[in-house]
Amino acid sequence: MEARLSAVDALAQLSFLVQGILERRAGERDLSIIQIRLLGVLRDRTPTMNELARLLDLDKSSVTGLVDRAQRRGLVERVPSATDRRAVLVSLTDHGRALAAEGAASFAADVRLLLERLPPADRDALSELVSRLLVAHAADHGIDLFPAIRPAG
Amino acid sequence: MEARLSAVDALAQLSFLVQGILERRAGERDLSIIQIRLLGVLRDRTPTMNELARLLDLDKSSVTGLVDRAQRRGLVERVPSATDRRAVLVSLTDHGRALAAEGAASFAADVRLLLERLPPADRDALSELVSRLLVAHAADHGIDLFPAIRPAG
DNA sequence: CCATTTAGTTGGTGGCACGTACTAATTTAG
DNA sequence: CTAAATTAGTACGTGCCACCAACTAAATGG
Repeated sequence: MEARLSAVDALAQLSFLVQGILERRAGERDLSIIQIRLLGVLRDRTPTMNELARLLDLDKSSVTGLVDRAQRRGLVERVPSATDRRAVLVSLTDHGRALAAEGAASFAADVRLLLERLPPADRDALSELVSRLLVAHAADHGIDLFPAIRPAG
Repeated sequence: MEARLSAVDALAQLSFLVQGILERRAGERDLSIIQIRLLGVLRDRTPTMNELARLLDLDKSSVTGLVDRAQRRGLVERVPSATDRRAVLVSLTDHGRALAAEGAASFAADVRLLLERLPPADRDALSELVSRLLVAHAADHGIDLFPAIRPAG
């Protein structure tokens, strides 16, 4: 009855569960996980293709295709860089931004529903612990979790 | 400095982080996430193609291809069912079992490394909370998290 | 027995990711 | 100030993965 998963198993299972929720909600809008990640990253940035590849941890040739498909659907735009004639900036369109917001909202609702299985105090403790873990990890890897709050300087 | 993510953002970020670790470690053995999931599911089951589709939440035609590729690499076997001449049972080969174990071990090592960013007490609290969340969620959905411990009867 | 349902495969389509090879622009060296 | 090296991005070919629709064969049940 009171079976307990190992920490490793628990995190693995949880990640599949959360990804499943994300996938379902994204799928309702005909978006894949990677498209959602793309829109998410672009919410507070207008990176070059190259920076996008780093942010998404993809090969730059993968990003070409990804942005192609998103652009074909009117979710993002390619804008020539003003300072480097080789470079291309990628930015969200209004439609892309709207879709990203919708998806985020319904995903958030699902996750809140999931979290309601825990008493409020536990819920809060969990998110606090995960937050601390992520912040520590990000710091160690020189990643800025909050580009909108504290833009890279 | 002490920025705090929302519970929803925290879980989303964490799931991407954990999936990334899994993907990297699986990739070292030329396995994809779905192949790893396949091997994981087969560790304590020998389901039919159909049951496999339910377990992995895939279309049965997707499972055909998935098992094809795994079989071509000698990771799984197709065994005709003794009781239903239409049905096919899928089981791990020794090679598949070994690969799954290796992958699980190096993934576990990575996750433990990640968790070491938290003090031991927090680490334990986190895994306890996540465990409770998963158990509650599984119970609500009639999913058995522990088929090896308590086989479906 | 014949109609229906079920298990699994096949074939077609599209998304996604990679490596390689390429063009064009920029930077660096001499 | 050019020639070489680097960088940004794309094009193309390959393979994996997922779906749907159509199909065969076996089981089920009137």
